[in-house]
Amino acid sequence: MHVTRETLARTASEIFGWDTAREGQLEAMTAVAAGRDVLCVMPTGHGKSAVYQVPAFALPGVAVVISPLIALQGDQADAINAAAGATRAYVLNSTQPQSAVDAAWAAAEDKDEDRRAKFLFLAPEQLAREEVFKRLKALDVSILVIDEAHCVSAWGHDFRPDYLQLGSLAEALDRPVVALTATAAPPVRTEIAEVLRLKDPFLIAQGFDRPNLYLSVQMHVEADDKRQAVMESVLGLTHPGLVYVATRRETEEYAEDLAKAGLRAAPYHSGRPAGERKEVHRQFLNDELDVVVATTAFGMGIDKPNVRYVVHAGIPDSIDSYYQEIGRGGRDGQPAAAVLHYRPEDLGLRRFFASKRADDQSLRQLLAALRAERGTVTQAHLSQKLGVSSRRLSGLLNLLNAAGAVTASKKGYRARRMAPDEAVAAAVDYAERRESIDQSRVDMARQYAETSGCRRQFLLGYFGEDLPEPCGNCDNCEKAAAEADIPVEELQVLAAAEAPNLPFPLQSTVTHSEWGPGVVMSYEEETVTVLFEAEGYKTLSIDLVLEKELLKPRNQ
DNA sequence: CGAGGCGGCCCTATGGCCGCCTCGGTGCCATAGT
Repeated sequence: MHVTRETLARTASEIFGWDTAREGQLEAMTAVAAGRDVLCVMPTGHGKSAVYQVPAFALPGVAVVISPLIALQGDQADAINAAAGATRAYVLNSTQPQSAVDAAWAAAEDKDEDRRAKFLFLAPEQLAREEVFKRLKALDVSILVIDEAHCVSAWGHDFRPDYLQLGSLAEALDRPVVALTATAAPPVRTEIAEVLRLKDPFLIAQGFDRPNLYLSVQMHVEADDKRQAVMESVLGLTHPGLVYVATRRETEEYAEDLAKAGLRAAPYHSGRPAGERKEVHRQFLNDELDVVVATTAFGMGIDKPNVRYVVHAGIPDSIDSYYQEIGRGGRDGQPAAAVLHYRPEDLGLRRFFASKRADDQSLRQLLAALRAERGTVTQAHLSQKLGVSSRRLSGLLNLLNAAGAVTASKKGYRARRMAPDEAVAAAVDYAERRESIDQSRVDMARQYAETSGCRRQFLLGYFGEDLPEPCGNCDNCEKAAAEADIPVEELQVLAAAEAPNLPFPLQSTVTHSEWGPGVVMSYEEETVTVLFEAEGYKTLSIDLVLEKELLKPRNQ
């Protein structure tokens, strides 16, 4: 069936009341409707969901939407049903009573096109269940949508391994795949496309710059001084706002201190009971709170326009996370502040989380146990037999899988013919590569905190966008203007006059004799940062690179 | 990697300090027990 741009525009207006599609949005929708795989990187509030929802309404069949959080699935389905004025979207998850599950399937399998479900929301863990997949495969599926697709790279490798199964499941389902995310640097985009096995995807990436966010960093030596400075920044800003901290304990401590100082403050982390989390969420959206102090658990699916600040009491694990978190400020386009309180010691926790150490011995043990079994075994069985927690076990299994030493199927795992030494070495190697990439991401966050250049240029450069002149809306631009004794507006003129001669263009591919191919990400005063495929981010001295000819342009 | 809790130590007793140990983030799902 052929769906024209006009049909899409009409569907957008009839069902959602959208009269004008943003630049690029209609192109992406047209690609989806034409059955092409699509990767869409767009900030929240930019009409990202329209990219799949409008074509899904226009196409026959059910759109299967993979969404990471059960709470989010419910909200998304409710929003569609409200817009359509009828129940066309259903969710499928473990918290539902059997009757609701039956109703969702009945709607999806309904023969009457007008009553049939248009959307089915589920988590990757559901899709990976054999009976669920079989039943979906028998349906008339229009498109497979992977929402919040950065979870593939952020969570797939250890935390929620079923994210890594999506590629083979998508292939087995054999329908067009639409992957959507708000934040993904170029290497993350590549990884998403690879893991999901997208075929020649149509890429749309736009709307990265958020000029109304004022960016600043405050450096601290003592823990107590930092704590006091965080309190002062929050108390000095216009509410409502968000404070991100590293641990659950800190959410409670800061929330209590802020409440004592007279603010309506609440802590938020995944250890709080579901009902309380929901209530904090609701109060924040309704302006009944001045500030929420949260771990990374808070944020996905929150679209509140008037958040006036996002203060970080500690450095995040990557620029990807940082940009996503500060991106929750100033969605209404009005000024908002992004303040990072940085203490080098805080990197310790991030490095700890990034460490993936896989010890030789447990890998060997697991492999031996697998080989002792005839045929396929489930993870639960292995976990019991070896006395290893399932969390740790799935990490090890993933490593062996990546090393090609085991095959994973919906029924479980089985060992492949491969010398154990070779298998373990390959798994350890894989773990080390992942770790060095994750550690290098932490290092890029550190560089952001420590840069003396324009912070926005640094951030946008990380996402592959070139901001030719300093932004004039960050602490470093203000400092530079003050030192040169000129108004901030004149910085750009100054920068243009002093533009350095860059030896390799931004985003160009280069080769290093030891580290192999990489992409030029950014320049600082005397250094260049390159993202190497196998090693992650590396920062080199420009002088040394030129003198020793460390980097060679590729394809020449 | 770093913070914080805990026990032991000093020996007049108290509280302060040392060293050791543990813990730290994100969420599906299944299963057991009320």
